[in-house]
Amino acid sequence: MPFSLSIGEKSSEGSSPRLKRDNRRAQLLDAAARNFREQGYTAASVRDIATDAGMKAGSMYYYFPSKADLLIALHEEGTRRISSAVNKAIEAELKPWERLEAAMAAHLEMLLDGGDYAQVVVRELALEENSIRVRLVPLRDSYEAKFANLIDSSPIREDVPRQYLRLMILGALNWSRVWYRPGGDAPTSIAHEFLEVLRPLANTQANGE
Amino acid sequence: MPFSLSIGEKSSEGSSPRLKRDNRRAQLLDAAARNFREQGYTAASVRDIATDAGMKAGSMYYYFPSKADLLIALHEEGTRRISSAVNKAIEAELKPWERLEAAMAAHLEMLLDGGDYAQVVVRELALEENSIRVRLVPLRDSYEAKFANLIDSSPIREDVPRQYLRLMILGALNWSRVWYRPGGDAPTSIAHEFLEVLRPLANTQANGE
DNA sequence: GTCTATAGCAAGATAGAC
DNA sequence: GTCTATCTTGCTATAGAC
Repeated sequence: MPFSLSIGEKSSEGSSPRLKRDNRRAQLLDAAARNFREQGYTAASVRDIATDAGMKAGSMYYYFPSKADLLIALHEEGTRRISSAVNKAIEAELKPWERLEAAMAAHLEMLLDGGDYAQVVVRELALEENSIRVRLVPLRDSYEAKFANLIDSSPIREDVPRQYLRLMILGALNWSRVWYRPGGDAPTSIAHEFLEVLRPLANTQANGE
Repeated sequence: MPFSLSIGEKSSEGSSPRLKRDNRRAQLLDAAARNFREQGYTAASVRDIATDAGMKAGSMYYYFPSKADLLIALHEEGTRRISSAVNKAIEAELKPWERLEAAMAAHLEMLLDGGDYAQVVVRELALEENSIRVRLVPLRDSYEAKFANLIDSSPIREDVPRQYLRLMILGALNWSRVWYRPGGDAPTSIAHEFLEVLRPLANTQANGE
């Protein structure tokens, strides 16, 4: 694709102004992610965020018009990261049952060990103020819909209600960040055990093994 | 137990000063529960809470020494309510599999339709400041441990990892408040469908039916 | 681009009258 | 017990110098 402008390029100190600006922006997003994860959106302050990014509070407004825009940009980036991690993970697998496990593992890995972005994305949306929430919900919905498709196309017994199986799996995965402690079972191993629990739901005609 | 002082007595308007004090306290807790649920602990203000309880902000401090104490008292009451609802629900059932469904239904009903207290209790603990969290976590842990026992004593196939089944069920239940919308499936029906998903996990030797 | 300085406001909490 | 009044602090955001 000629003439396309990539913004994901590897960073090289002090190159074009375009890249430098993007770097500062990214530093701010990183700092915001860390602060929002630790304290929640409301309790985190733009002062602390700016300081963590190596600038004063006032300078932040050169890159983002408000604290809310910081959160929204962060959600976009976080959703993109989780989504592409899951996509990459299922590319490598062919059998449906194994694709599901790979997706669950990737989702968990992002959630539990994939840095602050993913954790902020998964944190409950109900908390945010309405004007912010309406811009966040579609981002997550589109991701979860894709994940749901994966579950729906797995070889599951006919008598299992698909809709609620979806809700159980996504609920179990997303809730894991409440009880997960680093140093315990690794995300991939958690995903494996979850799938072990669900193994008896497999359609014995074609269980993907 | 003679000479014991019960504080759980039924309230009668304008009776002893002791009961009146408890009523005002309860009104404050109710208001706090509503505000914390709608806006989260940090974003909710003691002014709004006091106003909802029919008093000025300053007066609140006659009943609670700080906003944090309001949250802690609220968690205690909320945990007590969920716990006793689940206890009552399983008393009526004898077979393990049906006891589990009854417990799940009661838990969900409290969570989704049982008022503000339960929702505040389930809202993520990770958000709160550390000094508050250490006082909240034991409350929830003791409840979830009891719930877990119920799962553990259900007739489940031997090859299903108990620990992760517990985590899946509690995760699915607790996450439900993220996607639940009043007017959709009722909590009891959701619990029933969840159990339908898990039905193939039943030990066919004695599945509790 | 980043700074200093500050406007403008809302928060939690306290003091003392009644 | 509840009020009014206020202290103190912290916040988001803006203005303008450099």
